Amino acid sequence: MGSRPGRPRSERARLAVLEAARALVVRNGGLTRLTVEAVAAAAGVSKATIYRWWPGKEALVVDAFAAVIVPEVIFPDTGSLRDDLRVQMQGVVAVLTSPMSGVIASLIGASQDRPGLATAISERFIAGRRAEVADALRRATERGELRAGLDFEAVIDVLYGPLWYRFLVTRGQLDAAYVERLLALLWPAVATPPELR
Amino acid sequence: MGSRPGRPRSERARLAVLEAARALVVRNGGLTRLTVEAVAAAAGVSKATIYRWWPGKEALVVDAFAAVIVPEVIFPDTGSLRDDLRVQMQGVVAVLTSPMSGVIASLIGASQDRPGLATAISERFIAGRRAEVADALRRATERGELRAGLDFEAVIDVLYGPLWYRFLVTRGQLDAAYVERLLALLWPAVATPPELR
Amino acid sequence: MGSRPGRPRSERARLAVLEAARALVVRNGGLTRLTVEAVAAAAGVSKATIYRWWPGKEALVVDAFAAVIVPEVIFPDTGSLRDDLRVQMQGVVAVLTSPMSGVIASLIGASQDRPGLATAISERFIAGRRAEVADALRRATERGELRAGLDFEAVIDVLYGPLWYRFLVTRGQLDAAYVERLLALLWPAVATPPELR
Amino acid sequence: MGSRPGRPRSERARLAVLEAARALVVRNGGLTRLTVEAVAAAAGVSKATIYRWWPGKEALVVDAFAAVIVPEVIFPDTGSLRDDLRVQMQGVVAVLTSPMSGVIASLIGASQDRPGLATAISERFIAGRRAEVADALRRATERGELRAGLDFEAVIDVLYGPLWYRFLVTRGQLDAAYVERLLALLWPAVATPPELR
DNA sequence: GGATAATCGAGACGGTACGTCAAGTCTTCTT
DNA sequence: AAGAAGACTTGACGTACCGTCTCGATTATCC
Repeated sequence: MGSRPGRPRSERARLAVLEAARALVVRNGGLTRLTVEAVAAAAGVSKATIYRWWPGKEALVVDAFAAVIVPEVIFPDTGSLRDDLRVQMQGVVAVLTSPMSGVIASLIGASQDRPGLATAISERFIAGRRAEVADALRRATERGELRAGLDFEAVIDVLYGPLWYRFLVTRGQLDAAYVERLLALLWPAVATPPELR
Repeated sequence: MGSRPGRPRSERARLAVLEAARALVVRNGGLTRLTVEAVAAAAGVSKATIYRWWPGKEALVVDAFAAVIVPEVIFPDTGSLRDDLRVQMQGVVAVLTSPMSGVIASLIGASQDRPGLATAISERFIAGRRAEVADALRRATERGELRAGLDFEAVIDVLYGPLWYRFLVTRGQLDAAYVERLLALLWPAVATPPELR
Repeated sequence: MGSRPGRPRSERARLAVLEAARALVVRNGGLTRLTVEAVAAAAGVSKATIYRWWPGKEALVVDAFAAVIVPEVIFPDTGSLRDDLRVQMQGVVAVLTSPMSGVIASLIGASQDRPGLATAISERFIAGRRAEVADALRRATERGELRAGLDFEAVIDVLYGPLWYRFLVTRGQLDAAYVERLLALLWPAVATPPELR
Repeated sequence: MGSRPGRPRSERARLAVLEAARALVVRNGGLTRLTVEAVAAAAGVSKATIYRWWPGKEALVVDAFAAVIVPEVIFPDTGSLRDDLRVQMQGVVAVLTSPMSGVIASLIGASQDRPGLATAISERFIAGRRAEVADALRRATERGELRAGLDFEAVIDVLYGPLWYRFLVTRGQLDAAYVERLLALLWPAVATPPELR
């Protein structure tokens, strides 16, 4: 019951491919030097099997990292939004400076050419995190920590945009101190002014 | 004097290559589908000639666009920083939503695994604009429009980061209204507080 | 009795496969472009079923045509060997210029590096006909129509070899007139000389 | 002068490819198991180079053998047509039973599917030899060795057809004795009758 | 003004990877 | 058992660009 006719997809093969893709893309530090052929060889799987399930190496790598990166950054809820944001942003910084940084940059890079890839990345890596932050902003507003009537979209962009901008465009230093500088600069724009406290 | 022996470089060829590269990269909407072979053919030039003068198609495209994009966004100086920023940021938005957007995204993308390309882009497209903004911030501080002691680096990141973040990562709407929302949100964080006026 | 345990072989499947193979091989005009996959699909049968009963597409096609070609050429027995040969050779010519010609050529072609296929073709399409001709030669010798002591093997080769040679090698015209020319040329070599009549 | 622009074709590569193709096709005993990839590897040449100059492995092999097979069988001219034919036909038999026999069969086989290949084989391997035989028949007719008014086309077919028929279709024994049997059988049909001598 | 030198066009070359295709095998559920 | 469905390994296909190279033909400066 419940099972379709025909030989079922090999779970062994699926996992071996994802694992091989992950290992190889990190070792090569980017998508460009990653070849489907190498992934197939490393996974002990035929190229045709990879192409049956993934349209190309980009989609494959998105899949391979989805399960790994996402859980890495969790949003805390300590009661202080500023503390929570600091932790969360430092988590993002940690990912963007980890060995995976090359892969992430490379994926974002490749997505500039490939609408489908851009959508996949947005949905699987970005949207979830943004929703979490929006929730936290909502809670903090209810607590009175933030001004009422803030433009949450803009707030999130203003917090995380600079991190990605440094990462992708200016290639400047990304570290805890930078997060601190951003929060220090931005806090007056979002926090409830002291005189209203 | 100053000229070496041998046949001099053909200016005709140089310009034809740059023009062909520009046209083709726009037509293809990205670097991936641009081939050096096609550029050579379109320019009526041999592939070897291209490789003699540029290390690869990325450097070629950077060259091809340097002369075009840079002058497009000029920083005004009206006496009101907020107005000047609005104009300037809208200029950036205009470029990022123009037909060249694909090329820009593609170049940033390609730079993610080519350090040399990243440097070139930074120097030729980004650094100059950031310096202009820093100057404007300095002038505005002197005029008393901005608080004293601001972290200019962070301020610039917070202004422009969100634009690039939307452009490259979230692929959200980029328009004049968005610039307005950003400025509205950020202004309290940078402007001299009314009570000190 | 006589029946083994388990589900019996599906006659429906067997016939559907043979019919599909025949139709497809004619449509494609040769073995090369015929795929087992297409036969399976056209027959509404799984590929594994085909491979269970036939070792490959060549054997399958031999089977598919055995029942069709063989009965097409029947050797008459009118009392005049020359007339009988004329009819029979024209029958061969008809087959070799029919829509099936591509298949026949293709099978002979494929047999050139598949000993098993060569044997199968020889046994199922060639040997029977040669035996019939040998019988006719024997009868004609008894009747005194042919010289005594002829090398039957060589006679048959000399009659039919040219037809296949034209068909496979020189690709010359094959028609009734050619049969006539051959018989006219060869008759003095095999017929009883007039002075002995 | 006389040379076209551009890097000239590498004679080294051309010869290496032909030689590698020849060696490999003999080692594999047929076209089916010959791969362009293997030829490229053995010749120290890139696959693209092969595909630039030959449309496929069949054409390549025709080229590779053209220079080798053709000169192997030369038509003598001793004054006795029957002797000359015996030598020539035994030469053909020698080729068809040499290590190259697999290749020849394989080429003829492959040509059954590929009109272009058939034409190439006809022109490069067959037509020349047939012309030589026709010349010899003409000379013998002038000498009075052959009857006047013979159908040369048919004579040639009747002489050589059986050899190819045995080789390709019935796979019977091919040797000097067989040539003798054919000539013995056919001679009365073509030679000037003794009473006219 | 003849040697020297760099550049240009054309285009062949070795290489790497692509994405596709068919062959033939294997695994599962169904008949 | 046998069959339908369909996933799988294998191996080669023919193509596309890459970046390099070898030519002959130009076009300059230098001696």
